[in-house]
Amino acid sequence: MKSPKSNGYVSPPEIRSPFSKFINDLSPIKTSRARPSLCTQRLTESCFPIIPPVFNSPQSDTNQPTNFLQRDGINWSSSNDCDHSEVVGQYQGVLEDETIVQNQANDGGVQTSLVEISNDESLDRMLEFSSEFLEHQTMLTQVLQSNNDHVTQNMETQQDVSCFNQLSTPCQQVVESKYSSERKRKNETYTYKIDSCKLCNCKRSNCLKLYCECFAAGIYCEDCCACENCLNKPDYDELVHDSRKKIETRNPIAFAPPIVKPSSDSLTIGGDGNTSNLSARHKRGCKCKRSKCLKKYCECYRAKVGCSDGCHCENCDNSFGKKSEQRFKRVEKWMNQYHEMPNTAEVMSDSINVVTSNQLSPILEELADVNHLNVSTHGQSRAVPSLTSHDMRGIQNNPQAEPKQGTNLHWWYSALNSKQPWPSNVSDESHSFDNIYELMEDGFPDMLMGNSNPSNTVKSSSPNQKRISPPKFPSIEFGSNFLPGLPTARKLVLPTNQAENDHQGSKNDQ
DNA sequence: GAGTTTGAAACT
DNA sequence: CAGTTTCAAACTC
Repeated sequence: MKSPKSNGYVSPPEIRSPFSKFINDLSPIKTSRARPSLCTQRLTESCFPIIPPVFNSPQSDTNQPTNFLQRDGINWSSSNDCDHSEVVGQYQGVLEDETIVQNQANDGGVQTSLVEISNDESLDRMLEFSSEFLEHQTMLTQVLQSNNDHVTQNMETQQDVSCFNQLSTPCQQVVESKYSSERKRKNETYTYKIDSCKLCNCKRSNCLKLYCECFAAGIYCEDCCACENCLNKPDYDELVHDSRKKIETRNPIAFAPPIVKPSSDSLTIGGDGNTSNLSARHKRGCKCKRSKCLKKYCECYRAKVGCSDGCHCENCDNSFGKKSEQRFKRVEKWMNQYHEMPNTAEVMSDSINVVTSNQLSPILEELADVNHLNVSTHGQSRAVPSLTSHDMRGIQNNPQAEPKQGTNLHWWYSALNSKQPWPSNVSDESHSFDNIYELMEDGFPDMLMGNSNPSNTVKSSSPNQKRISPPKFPSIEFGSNFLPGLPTARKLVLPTNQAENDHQGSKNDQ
């Protein structure tokens, strides 16, 4: 983890949404009664990975010095300092001191604001959280161990640091929170140590371009870097800032966390036994051609995440998840979640009647295609393992008919087309869901996302392209950017500046 | 450690 | 926006 110096670095804000309270209410373990050391059984939102703000690029405010981090002296705590119970305990301390986090955010580092989010996304989010509730205990234990190892390795290389930065696991927050909290209390400069100190190796970029790993990571180069003619130093702060600004002009998310984790998916084990985040993915995607996404040339592989549909790689064989697998896995997971949430299904069950069979067929074909299934959307074979041809026939022949409860596609239909006001306890919470548009975009075939029409395309990889619509949710209000009947209102939590700009731009578009 | 390969970033 | 060049890391020998 890079050491934020006292000059403006702000950790991603920890946002406790109303939804976390909702989830909390579901938890049989009450926060107030749980011992800190039992954090793994708690269901505070903070125990879930908090999505690092995708657009949390350090602010390019001329009134504010660059947010580059100073690496002075660097002393990570010993491994003993990071034993699980202690970390968790400290984490609790941080959680209960939310004002610190929020004040930090309000100081200009990272601010958030609300934009719209749709109720179908809300359902996705709810499903995500619900299933994660069941699996989170195991996951968190794994992650705690995993990140504990990370910290105790003393950050042997810069890459370790980068990797640590990029990971967005609950434990990362644990560690980050702990150290930032301690630092704040003691009013200490954030320091850490890198034993093997050969960071960047730049020769011609002056370490002022993204080629430079230090620069790209938002930190100054150190003496121990092997770079030549380095200008990425506090002495050249202005140059650094200008260069940064220039790059951000070209690509607003250039300095955003490279790994986007749209939801707190559980860890999964890749083909080579590596653990990775199923849903985490590279903000931009890779374009590998020859490496098959199996070497560190591949940014996705390097970050230990699977390739996604946002990647333009060829012959993808990423052991953390191939490009075509991710979408199917996510759909499959949704379907499983549907089975586990009959109440939700009931809530939604009245609202099936929208997607036509013509619209559906390509979806099923695509789903099958990504999983190399031979699918006939005319009911001859199965689109996905859990969808029977009978189900499909029923749906296709009579899209207005309500499939029997438990039919996976039923849920999908319903989620897509719900015109029902949400139950109060759901709709109330849905205002605060953040960063889940990616999940939706990934999980739903493009045509359902309106992506088949280029003019409607909104890529999650760009902060300037967030979907925003009138603040009508949860009332019945349907936009036109998606399929007829698809609600489009959505709320996203985004850094203020960009959100405002984008929102403004969106208004102008409308 | 030198040379090659690779893919992102930058440039045109 | 596509094609090309530059760059530095990853990889190979």
